[in-house]
Amino acid sequence: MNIGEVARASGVSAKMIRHYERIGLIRESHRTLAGYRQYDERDRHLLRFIRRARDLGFSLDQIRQLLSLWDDPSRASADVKRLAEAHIADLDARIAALTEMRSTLVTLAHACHGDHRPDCPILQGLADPPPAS
Amino acid sequence: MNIGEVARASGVSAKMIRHYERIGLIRESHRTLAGYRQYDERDRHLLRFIRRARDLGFSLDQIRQLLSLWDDPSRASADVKRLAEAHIADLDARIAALTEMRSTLVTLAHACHGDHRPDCPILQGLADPPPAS
DNA sequence: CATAAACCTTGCCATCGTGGCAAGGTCAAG
DNA sequence: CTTGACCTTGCCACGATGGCAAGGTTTATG
Repeated sequence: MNIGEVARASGVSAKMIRHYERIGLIRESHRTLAGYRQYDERDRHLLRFIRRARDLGFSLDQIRQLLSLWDDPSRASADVKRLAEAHIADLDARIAALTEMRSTLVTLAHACHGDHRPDCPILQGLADPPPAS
Repeated sequence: MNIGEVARASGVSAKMIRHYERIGLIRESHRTLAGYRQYDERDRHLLRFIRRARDLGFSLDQIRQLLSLWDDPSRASADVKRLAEAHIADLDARIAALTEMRSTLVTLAHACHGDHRPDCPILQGLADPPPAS
């Protein structure tokens, strides 16, 4: 399998596959005489694993850890669960931050009549210190 | 006011103030003979505005628009409201994406007994195609 | 006055994950 | 043999921010 084919099959772009190789996330692949990278089913599987983990918001560094756990037949599932739960906590924090932004912004937008008049509580809210944080 | 002072007073780092100046988000400040940037109350006010908008998750490009609306005495509040609501929709999309990630991950983590045994539904869920998306 | 500390200047590099472009080599089909 | 699709490497870009280095300035203190 050339890089383009495995890219299409795994959902990871060729560009990113080369990148993952260079940062040591995946091993260097075999090369044809012409220097073309060659991949097999296991590579495709691995790349799909990475793709799914990315889709779940894991960073490449976290994925590096996941992969080492994946490779380790003696690892306890608790190790993986710990990683997953740390990531859930991270997602929670990000969701909470965005939700708070949203809430503040909704309050400001609600106060704005949104017509042709120039005075606007949104800009005022940004300009003046917020009442209570 | 030197850059450090206005940085402390506005919550925007000196580094970022210089950056904002270079990308044209704020005007170039006056300089002392020695080349030190000088700021006044209006600058402090402007930088605080920017800081608050950043805290609400506006991008620098959106802030650029907000600032031009802020400067424009003839703008309608509807223009600002439109910008704010677009940003709210953006926040909603990001929150939804993170929430979906979280939910998938929670399901996987829930299925994982998290003990010393090596088999782990989390890794399996990452390796195998998800049942239904 | 000399010196040290705290401040300022510019400029380059790093992050994180990804995309784009360019210049060139390769391979398969027509 | 040419064309087009593919591959290679390498460099630059984003967005927003931080860090470091090398040098100039100002202020405070001995």
